[in-house]
Amino acid sequence: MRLSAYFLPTLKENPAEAQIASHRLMLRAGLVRQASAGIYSWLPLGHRVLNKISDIVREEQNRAGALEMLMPTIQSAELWEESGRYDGYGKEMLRITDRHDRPMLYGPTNEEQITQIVRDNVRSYKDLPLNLYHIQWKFRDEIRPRFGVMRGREFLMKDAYSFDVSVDDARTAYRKMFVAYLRTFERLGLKALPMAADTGPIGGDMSHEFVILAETGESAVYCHRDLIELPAPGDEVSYHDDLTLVIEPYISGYAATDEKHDQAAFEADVPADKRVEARGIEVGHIFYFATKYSEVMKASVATPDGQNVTLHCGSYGIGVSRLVGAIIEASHDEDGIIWPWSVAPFQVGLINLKVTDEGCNNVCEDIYSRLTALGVDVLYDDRDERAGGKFSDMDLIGCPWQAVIGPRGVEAGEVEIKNRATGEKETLPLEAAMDRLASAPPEKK
RNA sequence: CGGGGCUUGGCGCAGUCUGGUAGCGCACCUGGUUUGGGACCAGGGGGUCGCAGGUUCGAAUCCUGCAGCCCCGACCA
Repeated sequence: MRLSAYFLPTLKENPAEAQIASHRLMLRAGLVRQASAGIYSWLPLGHRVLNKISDIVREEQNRAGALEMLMPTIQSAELWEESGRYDGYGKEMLRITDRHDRPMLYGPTNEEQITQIVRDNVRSYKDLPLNLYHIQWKFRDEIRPRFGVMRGREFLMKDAYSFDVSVDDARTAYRKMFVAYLRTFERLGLKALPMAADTGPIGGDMSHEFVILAETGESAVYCHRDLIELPAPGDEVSYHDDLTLVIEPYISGYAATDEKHDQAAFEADVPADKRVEARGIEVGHIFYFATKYSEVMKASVATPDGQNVTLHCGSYGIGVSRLVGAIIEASHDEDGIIWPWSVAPFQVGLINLKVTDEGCNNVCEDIYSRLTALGVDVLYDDRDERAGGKFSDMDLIGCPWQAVIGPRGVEAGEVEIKNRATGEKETLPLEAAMDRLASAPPEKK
């Protein structure tokens, strides 16, 4: 993409309303603009990131056997009256009325809707297991939206719903999502720690929050240091196998958010030098809720012996729009964002220092077209601006690699590349630079 | 929803106490000089001062009401 033809309104100064780093940087780097409290428009650059995250989430859901679909944002109140949540959900639910005075609502979640679909269309145990998901906008009328997209009222979320004939099968579905989540966050460049979460009245060990560590996290978290070092399951993991042992290492050590934290247990379970007390941002939540909705909404299937059994269900959320903020919280410096390679809106920022110089233009065009042909997303700053502004904007936007083309380098047949994360600069012959720019830069220690 | 604060050009702010017809920096446009980390000179465009009433000869400024937004708390992907 040529910057001269792009829409990228960056801000030199910090907007007064933005308090935390990700919010400030998302506004300054031209990712979003606020429409009203907790509601944002996604500008082209931010939209690219949102899509990149969605794509990774989608790929890992599909790999785990979940099926993508799409349910509406607007739901009928009738459905929620059936599950008994219409009155119970409270003011967080945005209630609206259509022209016929029928009560509707902007969905804060989709358990009722998916349960209805499954109830009406799945009759036999032979159709199970089933895990359906969608990536859709939700609305929760938070009392106090804050922190930009991290705590917005409107937010993009991946929510999956599993349906099985037994608790055992539901456990299997749960483990698949557990593994899929580890892999997803790993690919997003995040270290997400599964933490035992409140299971409510159902009990058991079938609820985990996935939390990433960040200084500005909303809640305090406590865990065993070794958990942070655990690598995510690799490509060799098969979702057809029993995943119990695969999951074991992740759930055996101490890990809790402040609401579930037990200081005595923490000190008893974890040696002093292994205790990590940090802050975290919840980016995913998986849980098994048994027959909570299938019971009241009468979702059942016939078993081999002709009986009817109520479905066992789980739901699995990932806060896609929140992740944009969370990733920035986990990866930025005083100059701007530092995108992980996998979600960077553009992986290479190509800076032409002198657009009036034919040599610079030729080298830039060459690099731009060749990298693009290799599938690398390049943002080419071909604006007739001063060098300082270009450097600052590029640091702010946070492309993992920067390639700087100026008359000096062109003369010498060299390109200066900069690793945004480490700040390390290298001057290389053109071909050597090309090789570097086509793959992820070495990470900061 | 309780407590606090804010609302003046695209962004950041001053002016409000003590009423006199709107200003600064950045950004934007034009011309020139510049050009490897947010240049300089000259000229220029852009604001019903959140909205609605009221007081007054006169209101950004005083009074009343309303709205929006931000921060702290309870609540949450």
